Amino acid sequence: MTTTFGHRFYITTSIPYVNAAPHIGHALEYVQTDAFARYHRLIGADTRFLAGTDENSLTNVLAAEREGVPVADLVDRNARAFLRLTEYLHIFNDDFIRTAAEPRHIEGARKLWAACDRAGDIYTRYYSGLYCVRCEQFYTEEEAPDGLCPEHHIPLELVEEENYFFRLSRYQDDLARAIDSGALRIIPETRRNEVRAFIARGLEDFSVSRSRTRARGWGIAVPGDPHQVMYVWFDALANYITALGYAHDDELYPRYWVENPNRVHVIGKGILRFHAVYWPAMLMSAGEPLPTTIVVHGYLTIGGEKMSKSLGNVVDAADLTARYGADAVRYWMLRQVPPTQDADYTDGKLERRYNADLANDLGNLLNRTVSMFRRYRAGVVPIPGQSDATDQDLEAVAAGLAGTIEEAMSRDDDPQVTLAAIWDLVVRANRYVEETVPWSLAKAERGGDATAAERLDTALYHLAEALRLIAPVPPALPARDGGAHRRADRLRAGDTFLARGAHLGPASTRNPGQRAAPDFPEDRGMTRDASYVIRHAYCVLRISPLSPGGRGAGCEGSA
RNA sequence: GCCGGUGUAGCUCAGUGGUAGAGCAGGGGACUCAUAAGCCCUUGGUCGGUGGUUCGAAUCCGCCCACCGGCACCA
Repeated sequence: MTTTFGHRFYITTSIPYVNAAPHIGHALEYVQTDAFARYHRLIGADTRFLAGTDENSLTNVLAAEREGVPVADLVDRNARAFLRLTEYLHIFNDDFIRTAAEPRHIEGARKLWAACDRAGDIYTRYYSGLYCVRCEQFYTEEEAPDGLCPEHHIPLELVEEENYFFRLSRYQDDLARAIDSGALRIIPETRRNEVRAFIARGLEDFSVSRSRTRARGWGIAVPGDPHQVMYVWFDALANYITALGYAHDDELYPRYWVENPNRVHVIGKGILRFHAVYWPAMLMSAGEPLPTTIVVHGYLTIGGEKMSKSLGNVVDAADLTARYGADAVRYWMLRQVPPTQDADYTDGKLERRYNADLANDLGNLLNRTVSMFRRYRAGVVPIPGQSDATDQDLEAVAAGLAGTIEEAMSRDDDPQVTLAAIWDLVVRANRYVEETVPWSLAKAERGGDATAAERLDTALYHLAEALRLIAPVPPALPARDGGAHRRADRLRAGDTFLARGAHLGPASTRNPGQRAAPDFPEDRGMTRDASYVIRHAYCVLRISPLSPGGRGAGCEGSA
């Protein structure tokens, strides 16, 4: 994927069903996608990040019936919960699309359908089968020999109707070519292999509509046939372009889809086929460009068990964030969860990570550094003297950071490697404090030792610089008001360590000897006083240890 | 059933032929700028089992066991 400065980057989360409140798995996808989007903003990309909700599914109708509320109400309530979650987690998505509520989507989905139809890829066929209304899917007699749904153990209905089918079979070779050529990248490789194997076995056309009756009147009408609604996946997948104004050729569509070499979907492993087979085929049919990259993450287990309602172990995402704060949740998900594999969540695992890394390593480094600045230099970053071997060693670690991060994020989207590299610097900086022994230098300085005074200047300067480099790491930024999203979103290339070339020393942009400018996020200048950055990061982090089972010390509403 | 993956210290994992590694947790120490944090030292493993190839295998091959994915409309 191209990552030259100034490139474009469009990234999406999948759009979840809204038949229930968001759980920790949804949070994971938000956080992973957000990290990837933030990285590309950091390096100067024209970035757009889309999230949303899949509202036309029959499961939503059934959930509403169980609750005895109108579908639109249930969908609306839960969609708001997902939207709120993006705020709780400090997800900087640029847009949020709702597939049942928005004309841009409904019209776009119908336009896509019409385009496939024009290409001759949509036709009618009589279809019958054993159908489970809960699963919203058909089962063969081998799969359900007793006539009961293997998933829900309820009687299957014999459904017979005429449906529209999509001519998927026609795109078998083109899909294989797209994947083999790398035009459509699927990460990780095991997922790509699964898709290739699936395609190689032969593709059959699939049904893309339901009778309006079977859909209980809910869904997007098929163009030219009021008796049928679109199969929910057909309309749901379209969200990735309808949100860009595909329906009316808005400016966003060419900018972020047609003329953008980075079109990235982040999805869970359970919906790989829809994204890697159906969706590209639909786009081919409609004559539109395919996504370029599909990143497939795993699922979270809870205490070693699959998360499920029947087990009663579903971890509510909003509740989790309320308990621990966005920083703790985000950090754990990015540091501890392998980006493309399953991982196990427990409160204890999150707390251990938080305490060891955020509170102890980073939090204490910030705290002790701020304290020394106040105590020895009245909060002002001093002008450094000549670097000795110890200083140069720290400089070297810092200098290698940008390259490591770029390699990890640009190629593989691997926040684990990124955070590990950043923590190498954190650990090194803590050791640097021990090696330079600033409190001894301060003592000697008070005794009139001018050499010690200069060494102390140099040491404090280096600590300030090291902390400035990692300042973009804290995921939360001051949330002083509702505009925090927008303001933080402007924290782009010019303000960040990657764009500046992360190194310490004379070439570094800083303004020693001066007091801080008061408005860090607003201040687009590059001469911000490092001591302010430290205070800023400290204020944002507010990291204090979590006691086992105790309450989190996140940054919500702080600053 | 078929195909693929995983099984390494209490926990999370790295390590694809040459006498077992990291982080966390546990134990000890020196220091004090700091959130009993940080720094230094350190206890832990017959590398799932078994049989082979090899001078030598966690690392290659066979078999077995356990768990996890994929095998058409399922976050």
